[in-house]
Amino acid sequence: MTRLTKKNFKDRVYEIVKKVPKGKVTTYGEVAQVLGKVRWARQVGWALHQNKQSLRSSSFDKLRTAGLKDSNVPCHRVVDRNGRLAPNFAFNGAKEQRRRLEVEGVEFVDRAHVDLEKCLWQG
DNA sequence: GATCTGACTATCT
DNA sequence: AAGATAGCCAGAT
Repeated sequence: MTRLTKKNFKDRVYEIVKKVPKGKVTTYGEVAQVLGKVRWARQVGWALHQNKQSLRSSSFDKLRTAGLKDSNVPCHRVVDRNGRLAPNFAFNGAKEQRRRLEVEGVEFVDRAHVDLEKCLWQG
């Protein structure tokens, strides 16, 4: 088992998030727990923030046209402990994140919270 | 190295 | 239910 380091931290986060199936969501805390770092929720969020920036590059379109839609991390499937969406999801806003989740079949208990009871992914 | 910031969380109002 | 507060810990300045 490789020791968790700052250097591989982001990659580990991305690996885990990629395992979240369509129609399910996970939380920052859950990911942190899988990494063995229960209190790293904020760092998980930080890692996903970095990922967002990489998606800005033109390589995103190339990967997409190549049929590699999943080559990017489905960060819209990561919500906070209350099922609340990130206040500033990527550069499309929380509205876009919610739309993507609804398309995938994730249920919402109200306007701003996903149904964690039904849709929280538990590995 | 001190201080501030934040895609977090638990707890208290 | 929603806002404030206090811990949390890596990065940025």
